[in-house]
Amino acid sequence: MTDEADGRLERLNEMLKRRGFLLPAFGIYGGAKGLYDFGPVGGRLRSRVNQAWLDHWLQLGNIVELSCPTVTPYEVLEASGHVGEFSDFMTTCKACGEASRADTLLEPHHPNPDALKRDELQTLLLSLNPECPACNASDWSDVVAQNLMFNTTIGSGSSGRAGFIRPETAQGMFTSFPSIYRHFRERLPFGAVQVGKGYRNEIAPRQGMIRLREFNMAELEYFIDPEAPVQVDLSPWQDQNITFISQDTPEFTSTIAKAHEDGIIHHPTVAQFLGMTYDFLANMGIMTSKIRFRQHEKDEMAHYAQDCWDIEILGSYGWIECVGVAHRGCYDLESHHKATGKSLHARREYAEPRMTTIDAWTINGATVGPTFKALAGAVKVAVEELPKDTEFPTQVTLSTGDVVTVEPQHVKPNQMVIKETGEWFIPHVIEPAFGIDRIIWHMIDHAYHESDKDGDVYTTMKLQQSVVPVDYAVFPLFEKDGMDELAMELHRSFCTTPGVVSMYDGSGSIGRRYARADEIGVPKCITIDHQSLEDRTVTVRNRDSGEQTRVSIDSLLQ
RNA sequence: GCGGAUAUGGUGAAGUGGUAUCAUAGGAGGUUUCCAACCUUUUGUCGUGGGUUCAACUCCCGCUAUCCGCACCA
Repeated sequence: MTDEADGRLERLNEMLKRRGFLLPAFGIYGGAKGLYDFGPVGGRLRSRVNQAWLDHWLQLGNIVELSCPTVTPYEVLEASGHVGEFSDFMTTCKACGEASRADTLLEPHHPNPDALKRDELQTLLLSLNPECPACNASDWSDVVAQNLMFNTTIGSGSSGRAGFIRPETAQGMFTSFPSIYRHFRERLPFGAVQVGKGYRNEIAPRQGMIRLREFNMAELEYFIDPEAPVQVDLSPWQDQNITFISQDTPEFTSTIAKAHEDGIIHHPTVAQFLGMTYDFLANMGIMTSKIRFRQHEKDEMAHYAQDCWDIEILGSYGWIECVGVAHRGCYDLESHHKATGKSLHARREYAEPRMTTIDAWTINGATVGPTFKALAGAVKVAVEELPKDTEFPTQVTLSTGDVVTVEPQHVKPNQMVIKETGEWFIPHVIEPAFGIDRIIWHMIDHAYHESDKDGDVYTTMKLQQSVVPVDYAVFPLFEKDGMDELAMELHRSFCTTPGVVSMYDGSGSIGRRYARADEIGVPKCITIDHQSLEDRTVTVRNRDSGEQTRVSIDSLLQ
């Protein structure tokens, strides 16, 4: 990689630490693997990206924002599949102490050990007793689940309840479905967004911000009726050429609208969300030529997904997955429904009520009950399946296997018309999930600009104006004669304007101050000089062009 | 997790069995200072725990962290 060859990545990382964008967390204790601080500059950048993300998706008009706990009961993540899917089953060689994955050890002896449960792995391990790859002994400890989620106990002592710190924000939104459904007056489609932290106890966090143990994520869960016709306007994305990698085709170029027409992107809403993701990334200053869409292979898909796309961004670490758009089907709501018995259904009204006419037999409870006792329920089911022309007495075989004789006094005609106006179903979910840290990394990576200045490297952070950590830097040319007071007055005025961040800097030569401001991407530097004291005009210097214009202070504050 | 390398002011580096040097950055002051100028002055460092030693930043071991491969993971 050329980045590494010329040291750009190294210089970038140094600058991020020095200027307070990103730094290893708890540094005075030696740091902690996979944990990062957004520093004095990065903190503001992060919150602006989060806000921009929320604003972007709230535009859909049928989205609510949620904030769910990070501490999550065990059962929730068991139902979601995370307890099973996020675990590796480990066993230790009693001879040499080497830990191995049980499924890996059994691979030569079983077609698909990855799919086995813990008990099955344990049994197989005992019976097959494979050799330790390290020392060739065959003496294994019990199989234990090593989970990628952080364990915790909710409550203390014996009354404590097992839990995890969430590995994603999604589950809280699924378990909140009834409340969201009510909020939207029971009309699909609608969605919930959440920006928050997720936690995964990664075995080997690497590559700076790319794989973290605590990370910022932003997810939208969009609930749809799988049978309702979808009207999506993909025309905004009919011109941008994008690189695709799909299941069957190697890399090719197309547009989102075309890829949907061609059946590569299956669901129109998935296509729409891919388009909106593309727009968001572009708004954040990600170079669109460094974005590509990759469809998951079928065997690569996570346990919940039906169709899944990665949006990858090219940066100093190569192509990195930064966003996933997954069609999760009904997997999540159905899992939680099964685990709790609570209704997570939505109702679909028929265009016309459906009438079902029943003209057959049913039981006479007053006689069937005393006669058949415990079998009465099964008798009812059997009798109602009999054709209308059945003559009694007759013999029927029950679902229990018993054969009973049904007498005329046990039955009566059953004639009724059932009117159904609609049906209940489990909504499907389409989920765009954003790794905010990875996106911020690439925003920084793409914005980081080096130029040559008298043989030295000059750094400019060309971040998008909408997300810059500092909007204005205010410099008095000299900190005397009242220039410092006027500068401070302007700085304070900026700071009292909602949403505006200003930085006062009176230290060092003016050129040095410009350089410091450029390095953290301040778009406008304002200098107060002698003339400012006369006529309240100041110099505004543009970050990217270096151009200076003279304007009045009052026009800046409007 | 395995293998290899590394850990010295905020940042980047040099160096030694007798408590350390340089650049840069930061603070104060000066300079009519508009693109990292200059002058004076000042602040601040041997990741962590243990061992060997009269003495350890230096040698040895553990831990933690970082980087590079592999593995894992999305």
